[in-house]
Amino acid sequence: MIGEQGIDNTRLVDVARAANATTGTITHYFEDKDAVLLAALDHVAQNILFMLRSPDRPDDLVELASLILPLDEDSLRDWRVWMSFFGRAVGDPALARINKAYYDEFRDGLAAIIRRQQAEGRLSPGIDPAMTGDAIISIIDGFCIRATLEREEWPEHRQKAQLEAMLRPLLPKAEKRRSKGG
Amino acid sequence: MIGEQGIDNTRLVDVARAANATTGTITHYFEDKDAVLLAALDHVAQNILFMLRSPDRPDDLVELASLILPLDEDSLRDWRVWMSFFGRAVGDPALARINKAYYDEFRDGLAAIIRRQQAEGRLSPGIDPAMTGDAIISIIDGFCIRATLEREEWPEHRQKAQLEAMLRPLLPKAEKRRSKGG
DNA sequence: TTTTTGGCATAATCGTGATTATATAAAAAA
DNA sequence: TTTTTTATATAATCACGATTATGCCAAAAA
Repeated sequence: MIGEQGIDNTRLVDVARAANATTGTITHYFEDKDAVLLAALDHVAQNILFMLRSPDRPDDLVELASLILPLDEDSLRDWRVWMSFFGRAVGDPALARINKAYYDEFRDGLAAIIRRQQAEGRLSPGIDPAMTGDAIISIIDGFCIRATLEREEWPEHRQKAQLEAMLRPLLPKAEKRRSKGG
Repeated sequence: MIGEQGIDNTRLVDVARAANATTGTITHYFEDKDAVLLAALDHVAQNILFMLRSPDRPDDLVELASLILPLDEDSLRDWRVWMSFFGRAVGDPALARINKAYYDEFRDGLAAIIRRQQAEGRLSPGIDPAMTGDAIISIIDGFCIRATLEREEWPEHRQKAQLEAMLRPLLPKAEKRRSKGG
């Protein structure tokens, strides 16, 4: 429901109804409304982390990133949850800390991937893994927020093209190097 | 106040007190609370647009962009206003449309600058002005949201370095070209 | 000078919706 | 089988804060 209508338009009753339950059930399982939002956020975050760590994720980082784009209703909902959370975190340091914790995980996950690809000679050793990880996150974030608020303007092919244009230049391939001397 | 505490933690009374006035004054001038938020947002947006159009803005786009970074309390507040607005716009198509209108202006402003610099032979003619404008916006946005929520982690030099790393690769200089033939 | 209007304050209203309390049934434990 | 705990529902409370109503004062207009 939060991903559907935003946290402000979502009542606990709405959550309850969507679960074929009543507010009694919700309050039984959740301390308060914030806890519900946190749970939703965690669900979204775990999705992303799972993807980052999945063994059969795409090798190409741009392709990997494109899996997070708000291309269908599901991922659109996910993004709306994040954005609702941003709105709250802005005025609540505790939530901001939680946000940071997730982002640290994202960054570390990406940095690990980058390091591996550098070791395998696929990505240029010239780029800094952590910084590039942060860059990828910022780019995805900024763009997806935009695409989420302007759904109609950003059909799949345009989203992917924009992502490609923004991300590819940050990910130079390793120089091809003849086996010895040169 | 919205930029200080977020829209959720801001009461009309808070706004009134901050203005040395009472809610009566506020409601006299504003239709409702949303109108207050809209006014705050417009203030922030006009700041940015003014900067984009100012004749003595920096030539270098990265430098220009860095003027928007949340480096001091003032611009931090500005970013918190945007983020509060995001949180609302997520569940309110009318607000989302307003957001889009501002973003279109930002993009067009940037595209105009890019086109001029291409004409002057300073930026590569190979990049698409509109697409690059959108890219710049997304990058600034995504990164500033992060920096806003993680204030402590992002001192000035780190913010600038990160922005440079993300933006510079998108803005290749025009090839140097000998005056004739070659 | 008397009206009228605009700016502002104080105070009342009023809906909303989170939270809390209570009741009941089902399941688990004793 | 009794007792306790857990899951769920219904209903009451309760605070909060946006909105609305009212009144006053000053300034502008008549």
